[in-house]
Amino acid sequence: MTLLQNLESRLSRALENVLGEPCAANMTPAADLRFGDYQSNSAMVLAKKQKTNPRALAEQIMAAVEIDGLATAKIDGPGFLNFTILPEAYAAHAERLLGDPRLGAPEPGKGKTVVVDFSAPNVAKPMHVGHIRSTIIGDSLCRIARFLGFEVIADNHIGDWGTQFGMILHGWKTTLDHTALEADPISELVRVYRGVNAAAKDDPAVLETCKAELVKLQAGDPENLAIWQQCIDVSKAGLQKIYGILDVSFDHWLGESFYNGMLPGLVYEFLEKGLARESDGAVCVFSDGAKPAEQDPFLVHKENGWTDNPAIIRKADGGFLYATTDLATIRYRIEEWNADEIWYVVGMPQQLHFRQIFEAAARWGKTCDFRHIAFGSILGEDRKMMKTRSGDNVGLVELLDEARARAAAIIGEKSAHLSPEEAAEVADIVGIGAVKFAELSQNRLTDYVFAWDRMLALQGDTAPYLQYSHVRIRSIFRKLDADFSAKDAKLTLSAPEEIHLARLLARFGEVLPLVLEDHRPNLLANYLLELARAFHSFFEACPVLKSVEPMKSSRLALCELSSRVLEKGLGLLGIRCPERM
RNA sequence: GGUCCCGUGGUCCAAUGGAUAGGACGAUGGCCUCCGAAGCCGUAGGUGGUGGUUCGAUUCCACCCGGGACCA
Repeated sequence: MTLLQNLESRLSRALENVLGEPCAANMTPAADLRFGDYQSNSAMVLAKKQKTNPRALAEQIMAAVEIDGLATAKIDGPGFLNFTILPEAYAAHAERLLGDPRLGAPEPGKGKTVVVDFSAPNVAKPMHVGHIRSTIIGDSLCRIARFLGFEVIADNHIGDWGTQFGMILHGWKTTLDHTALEADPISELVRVYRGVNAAAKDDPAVLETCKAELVKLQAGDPENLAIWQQCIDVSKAGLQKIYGILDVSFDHWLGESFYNGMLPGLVYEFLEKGLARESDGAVCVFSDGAKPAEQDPFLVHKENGWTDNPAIIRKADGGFLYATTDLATIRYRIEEWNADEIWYVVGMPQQLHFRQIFEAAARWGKTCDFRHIAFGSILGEDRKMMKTRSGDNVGLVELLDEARARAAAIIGEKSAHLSPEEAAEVADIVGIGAVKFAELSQNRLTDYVFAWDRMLALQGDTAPYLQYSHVRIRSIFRKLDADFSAKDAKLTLSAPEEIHLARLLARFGEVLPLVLEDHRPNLLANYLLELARAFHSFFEACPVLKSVEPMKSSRLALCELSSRVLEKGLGLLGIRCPERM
């Protein structure tokens, strides 16, 4: 049980005694440490309901709350109930955490299965920096959800059946350089694709040829299918390489093509059940009388009232759309994987699309907790969205290479004690960690302009700062000449820096559930920065190795716990900790 | 035209309706004879505008001004 939960249940009991009926208490970490560690506004909320004096009610509640040995309490301001955890209670809590492999984290996801749909790049195109958000945020959410007890299925819904294959097929047959393909498959595919794309702009005949190739592919032409399969294979290999560098993995790679065969039946079912109907030859899901108050995504407000904004699931020419594939995907995930929740880590622009899909799925009877975990755009220097087609965007491979190069440079400068092999590995861990942390430490909804120095900063609020903190702690244990067992360590906290560190260590298990409430890894990232700052302050103010027993063991135990929480927290963000750096 | 997202010190970002709005970069002043200075301790500087709800608003509501996205 976390300290927060502990206090909350004690306050709830007190409220029940005072009011004579069960009542859930509000308890949060204090906004400002001057007032205590935790605070509750329950007295003010209840006083308003009962129209009584909040401070008088607060007095009654305080008289009834049993917190001996855990905290002290006082009433402040208009009626805040402020609680300050006793140093010995923090010490006892830290001792319990040292014996807990979960470090105090609850398991709210126990018994639930969640499918996380993230990354999902198009094949035969290079990933650029704009693709990094979904991949990194999605991976981190998978790790956190798994740790909090969810059965997590990470699914890479790659775009392997798009219209781009018309051009690729035509290019493959006319301008492919087989030697180049072997050397660097993705680049060659991109070169071919761009060539055809340019040619098609000038010559409508080329465009027609491409369309014909696409139709042949979709009809199952063996030659085109074989080429398509080769494209998929080399593209996947290229993607795997990037995922390997990023330390991101998936349980499945069920892309668009996997669902292709299910689409005609799905549209038929929608028509059959009256969920969709034909309009101008296309098959659409309409609002069908839903009231504006329900905020039906198939309705949109126009100047002259409400009008339909249907989701099209089959075009007039018989082609299918993203909406169709997404619905088939939902059915598969629910029926085959028993998904209780599906999280889509996809950018803001897709918001309307997902609202429509979720609504259509609900009408179809597919019950599941759908979440569109949207994120803001990465902008170019012109403050406009990076376009996949423009081609002059910074490539993801290039970004990661630069990250490692910059890390290597600073390691060469500051870490002469490392062997070349160690230095190379650390450059990897630090460089990639910096990139991931830059992404994870901010609110996912914020748009930002891509800048090298921002993504690759190694000082300040960065992963290297956290990694460095961890290394410093481990360094203490390397210098320790005696054995130390954290398991039966006894803690005594007296210095303010010790107490503050213990306070933050106790918060780890409180922060993690919050992260999943709004799917915001930045809460964890910011917590880790706070923890590391607390550790550095402690470290400056409180000598460890030079202190005497029993203080020495107590401080070593704090170090050990800090090290575990930092490593675990970074691990949940998908960031590794080097032993030395 | 409609819908959605975003406006926080010079810059970049935080802040479940809470109290004196945090942090980083940059600027500036200190700290390595003392567990590694990728660090620590100081200083200066901020919520686009007008109303409303509330004991209390960066947060919720309305309108306005700016930036962006999506659907037509």
